[in-house]
Amino acid sequence: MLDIRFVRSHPEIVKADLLKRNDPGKIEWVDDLLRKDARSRELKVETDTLRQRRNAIARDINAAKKAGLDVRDLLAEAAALPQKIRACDTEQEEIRDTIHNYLMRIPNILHDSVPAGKDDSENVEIKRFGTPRTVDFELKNHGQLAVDNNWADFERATKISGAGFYFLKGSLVLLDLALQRYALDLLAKKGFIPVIPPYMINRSSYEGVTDLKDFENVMYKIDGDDAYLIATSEHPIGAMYRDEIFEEKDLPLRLAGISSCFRREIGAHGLDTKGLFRVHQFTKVEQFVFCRPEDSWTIHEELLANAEELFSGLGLPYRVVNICTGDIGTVAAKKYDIEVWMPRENAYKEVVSCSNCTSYQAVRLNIRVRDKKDFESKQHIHTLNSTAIATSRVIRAILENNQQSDGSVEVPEVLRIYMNNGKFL
RNA sequence: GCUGAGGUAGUCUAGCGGUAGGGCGCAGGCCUGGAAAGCCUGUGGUGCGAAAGUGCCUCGGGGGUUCAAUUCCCCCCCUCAGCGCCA
Repeated sequence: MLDIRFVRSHPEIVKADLLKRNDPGKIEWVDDLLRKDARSRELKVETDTLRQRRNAIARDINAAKKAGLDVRDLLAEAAALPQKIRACDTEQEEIRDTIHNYLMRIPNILHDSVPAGKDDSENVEIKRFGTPRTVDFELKNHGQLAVDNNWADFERATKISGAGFYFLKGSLVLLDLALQRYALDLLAKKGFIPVIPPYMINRSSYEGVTDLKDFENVMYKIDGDDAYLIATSEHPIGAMYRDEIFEEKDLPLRLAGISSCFRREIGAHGLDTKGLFRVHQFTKVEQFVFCRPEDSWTIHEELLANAEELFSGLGLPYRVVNICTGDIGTVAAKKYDIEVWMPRENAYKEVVSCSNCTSYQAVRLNIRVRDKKDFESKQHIHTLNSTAIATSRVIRAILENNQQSDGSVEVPEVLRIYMNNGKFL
């Protein structure tokens, strides 16, 4: 969420941003928020004055009693105060709830370079890498190929778990693990510390790191417990330093999260998304960075470059798009996607999402950095996250792009050291 | 799951109806040729104020009793130890 102090001092920036997002309905929220904020502070003065009086009387009563004086008048005055204070507190509580609700729903301030657009069709391509190869045979869809080679079993997974699940078997298990090691090893060279997080976190941690409407659409809740299955390691890692203050020397902190990811993925399914592309459970290596505010835009480009290095290393054709206002969501200030070439669909499909969340997550999570020169001064840090490799989607890309006419699949060279040097699956 | 012990500011610890004290760490200052030691100040959140200042909140969370609760009562959460169960 935005810092109330920022909204207070720069309402025009918040409103201009909402206009850019074509979300004028929320502009009225900003005005109401400012009114409620002013009333809240006014009310705090009233309440504090009452409390001050109550505290003074309590002290006076104590002193008078010790001196053996009559305290009846003081007791009478004191008796009336709690009720007045409670009335102020009740109003204050309502106002703060309203303020909090607005702040939780007003989106992050976008970077100037975010293009305006109504939906994902207006994302702006900024780069292409590689050339899709042409083949003189019919490509099998990746799910069929996996089944035919005994690399996956979708039917039995559906039988025991439902649609969107899979058994991975044989060579694809090795390929999945190889992709994980490939990503972790490359990121380790760039200074990232590998992290395996908890796969379940509680609601209040979740509220700090995600868009609230994702709760209904994406998250699995564990019945009877305050626990949600993580949709990505970004979430537990973001929440990891909740309510903490970093020293400047400890930033930037680069973490490579690795975890299973669980998503309800309510929506359309088709032949090419059926197998491993759109699933309820997959493994992902994620880049996550906590940094000083002044460093985040440089690091955003760094995360994109790391992700690109992974995909160019695999030899997969891809393009990079700058996500437009209509598709970016509430948390990121700027987001790049990498879309990899999927020959069967003759299209680039999303495999990486790389976001600078600036201070939006850090404000909710209350994560700050102490200024080295001014010990008293603390400001919210910035957080960034980017996919490194989501294995299931990359497996699909490899099964399509590296498929041979005999149904075998060439293993990208960079992965072979992790797969007993095998050249083909 | 059971039993017991705990939860006090960054951390450790005292207080157990009347302004939450001390140690360590960290930051700043004094001292010094420079440092160490020593001494002083500060250390969470928030409001008012141009500032100097000044007030309120904070003892795991929520209720209750009281003029006044860290302290007494009720409910809940979490941590640790032992036992039980378990891959």
